[in-house]
Order: sequence, then structure tokens, then C-alpha cells
Amino acid sequence: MEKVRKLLESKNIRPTYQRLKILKYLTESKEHPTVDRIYGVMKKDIPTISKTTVYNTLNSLVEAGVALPIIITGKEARFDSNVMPHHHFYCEKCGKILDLKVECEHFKKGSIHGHSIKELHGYYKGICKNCL
Amino acid sequence: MEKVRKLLESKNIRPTYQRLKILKYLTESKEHPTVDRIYGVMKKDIPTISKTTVYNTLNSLVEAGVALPIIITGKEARFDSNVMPHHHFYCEKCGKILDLKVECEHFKKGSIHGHSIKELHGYYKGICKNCL
DNA sequence: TCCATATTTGTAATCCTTACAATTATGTAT
DNA sequence: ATACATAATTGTAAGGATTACAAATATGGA
Ligand SMILES: [Mn+2]
Ligand SMILES: [Mn+2]
Ligand SMILES: [Zn+2]
Ligand SMILES: [Zn+2]
Repeated sequence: MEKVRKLLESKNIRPTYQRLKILKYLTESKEHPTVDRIYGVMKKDIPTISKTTVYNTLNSLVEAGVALPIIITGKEARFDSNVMPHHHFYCEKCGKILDLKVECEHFKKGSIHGHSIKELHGYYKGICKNCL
Repeated sequence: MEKVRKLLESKNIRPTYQRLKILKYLTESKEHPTVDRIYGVMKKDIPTISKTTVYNTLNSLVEAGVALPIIITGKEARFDSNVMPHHHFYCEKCGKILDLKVECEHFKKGSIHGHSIKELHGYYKGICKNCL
């Protein structure tokens, strides 16, 4: 919990109870949760929490560079506290999003064809090992 | 126009006037248009066209494998009639989506870590050459 | 403690997309 | 050509994720 608090303070984000819990859950979870999922989990500890707070907090974390939204389905965003460049696998059957450790020479580039690169996103869609 | 008709017929999609026009525009446009954009352009030729028809048609084209939705911002889908694997560049300033011709060894794979791959999507986010 | 400011909360509004039913068009058999 | 069954189009309503907003609450410093 101290690590999470330090992380927030280093980004000048006030470490409120809601924010600490949300970021802690995000760092410990490997499931790239949706807002609804985060909201549901948070309610156990903070029954009064509002979904707007979840949205506000996630937006703050993203803006501060501590989290990343993962846009794949276009239905709902999912969130990742691992902001190091990495690829994902989206299973069309179970809906899980898995981290992939794949080499990608494109991560290294700062520009391409004259366009300035800020982020690179790569993901596969298919059926995961478990669902096959 | 005959090419577009043939394409639709090959996929067993009835070549109605609306569908022909929409697919024709999609194949000739390089801008990866939104539904609203397509709707606006179609209205010039077909003033009575409904936005639902645009949605229906695009869904049919996607299902038939003739078009692909491009999900980047999470706000609104954009569409591409080029279904050959290729990467994109999204400009955060002007909102344009550009095609990128980049080599990617990952396109060749059929599976990864035991997961069965159906699609690979890759895109950069940043500031395009024109906006720099 | 007091106060200014930031955060949280609940509700309403917004925007994209889909559901649905009525109307219109299409293709085929007579 | 006509009649009929089926499919597509249209307009409106509903759904779902996200944001806007203002009131209530919490925070941190003087
Ligand atoms: Mn991840
Ligand atoms: Mn493209
Ligand atoms: Zn799966
Ligand atoms: Zn640009």
C-alpha cells in the first residue's frame, strides 16, 4: 500500500482512500478490468463509492501516465497499470485480455514516415488457449 | 461500379443501391470514415437514406469480410475496405487515420503461446507529419 | 479550529449503437 | 405481367458507456 501511495504522490495526485484502493487493485490485478468490474470490486471495501469516482480516478491515473486504457472491442474500455509497452491477446470467446511478451522492433521507434510517435498499440484477436 | 457489384454478389449480399454506394465510397476513400461521415456523404446521392441503413450495411460488410472496423479512440468506429493486414497511424491532433506500410513479422503467425490468432491489429498514436 | 480548495457522490445529459416494427423494394413462381 | 414471400430500408425508441454538473463531503494548510 505504501508503494501505491508513493506512486500517487510522485504524480501529485492526492492519495485519497478511493484512489489508493483503485490503483492498488489495478496493480495487483492481471485481468485488465472494466470500469464496472473495478466498481464492483471497490464496493466491497467502499460501499458508498460512486461509479463517477471510478471514472474520475481512472482518468486521473491515465493523464498522469500511471495507467493506460485498452480499447479493443469498442464497447467498453479496460485498464492496465502496466504502462510499459507490451502487446495483448483478446479472446473472442471468454472476453479475457492477456498480456503477451513478444518482441516488437516497432516499440523502439520515435517516428515513422515523418509522423511523431507517442504510443504503439498491438493486439491479437482470436481464441485463447483455455477456450480452444 | 461493376467491381463493387461483383464483390457484393460474391459474398451473397444483395446489391441494393444503398449498399453499392456505401461500399463504393468505402473502397475509393482513404480516410477510414466514421458512420457519420459515410451517412453525410451518402445523403448527397440518397437524401432519404437512414443512418440505420449505414449501420446495417457496414455490419453486413464486416460480417462478410469485405470491411473492417477500426477501433482506436473508443468514441466511434471507423471503417476500412482494405481487409489486408496493415497498420495505422492515428493523429491525436487532427484525428486522421493513415495507412502505414510497415513490415511486421507477427502478421505471419497463426498462433502465439498456444492461442489461436484470427486477427492482428497494430497502430501508432501521435502527431502526424502535417500537424507537426 | 477555520477556511479555501479538491474530491466524491448522485443525477442528468450526451453520444454511439442496436432493437424493433412499419413501409418499401426485391426476386420468383404462377 | 401479377401475386406473393422474403429481404432491405426507414424512423423512432431503447440501450449502454461515458461525461457534465452541482451539491455534499473530505482534505490540508494557516
Ligand atoms: Mn497488459
Ligand atoms: Mn487502413
Ligand atoms: Zn478465452
Ligand atoms: Zn494530424
